Amino acid sequence: MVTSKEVQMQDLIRQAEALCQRSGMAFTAPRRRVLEILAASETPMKAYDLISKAGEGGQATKPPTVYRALDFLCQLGLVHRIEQDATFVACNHAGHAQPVALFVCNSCLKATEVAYDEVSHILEKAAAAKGFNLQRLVVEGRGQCQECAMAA
Amino acid sequence: MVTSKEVQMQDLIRQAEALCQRSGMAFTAPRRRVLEILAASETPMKAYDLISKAGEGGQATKPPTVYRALDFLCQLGLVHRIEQDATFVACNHAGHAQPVALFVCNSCLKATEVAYDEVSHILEKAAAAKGFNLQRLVVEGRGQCQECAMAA
DNA sequence: TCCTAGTATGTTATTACATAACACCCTATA
DNA sequence: TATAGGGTGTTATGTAATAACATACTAGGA
Repeated sequence: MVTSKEVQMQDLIRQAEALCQRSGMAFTAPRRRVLEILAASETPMKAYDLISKAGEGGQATKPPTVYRALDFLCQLGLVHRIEQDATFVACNHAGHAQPVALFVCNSCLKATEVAYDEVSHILEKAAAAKGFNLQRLVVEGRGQCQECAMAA
Repeated sequence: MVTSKEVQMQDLIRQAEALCQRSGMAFTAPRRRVLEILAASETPMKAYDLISKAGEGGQATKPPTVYRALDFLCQLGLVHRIEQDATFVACNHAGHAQPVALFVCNSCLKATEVAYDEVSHILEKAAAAKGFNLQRLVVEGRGQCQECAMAA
């Protein structure tokens, strides 16, 4: 059986290859490995879980290798870092350049991604009203997802 | 000369005392000390800078002491944690319970606080549209503040 | 008065998160 | 064929946060 997770992963990998080729960067083994692990995970992962997972299949994998891959993937928008708890999650809408909000369920820990054009405009205006020129925005939430609400 | 920073600090301390009394909690020495240091700082501070600063006036101050004080002050809304870079800043509008966005200048590192009722409603709706019940929200930005824009 | 529950701090040790610095390897191109 | 740029491997270290346990103060009940 081919799960939807697996399909999503194939998509992400292809997206990544395409993005790299377009921008002249290499989609190397460690970058692929990190993206695969994240894409296969149900929930956002901590860096050190990623590191040990990446090291399972033979060769040892050390922190800098994984952090470098994460930086790279974040810049491409294929992975998001959740600042609240220093975790990393593969992006659902791979390749979007737009900002997204990430809502993490307190029960199952899964992340829900939501685009927020409208919100960013408002915040830009609010910032501008105080003379602040907004360049980067982080929007994150915690709460309860639909599945967990049903289950409760 | 009495600076506005000092006035702000006096205000904050009084707010803190009042809040604690109302809720039956103690505004103890380490809590006061941490709040004073943060209120006196121009910019958000890292926890370990706080720790060494707190330890300057005689007695050694260890991480748990400061982290406990920070947790306490954050819960009261007197201090905010900036998730992006793990720093802490005294709250401008002491005692507000409402959510605020924190915009940090990339040049001078000062934080600007902005209330955002409107935004939180929108995000709650956006979350609700995906069945997500939003309980806590983090909104943070980076960019350039007014002063630094003028100077450039 | 003495006990005990609740709140808070002090201290040691450890766990978790992240990066600096340097050696080495590819590969495109001048 | 030299060399510059991009990338990885490795060691070591820096930085952020908490677990676990001992101790102290205070308020209220027996």
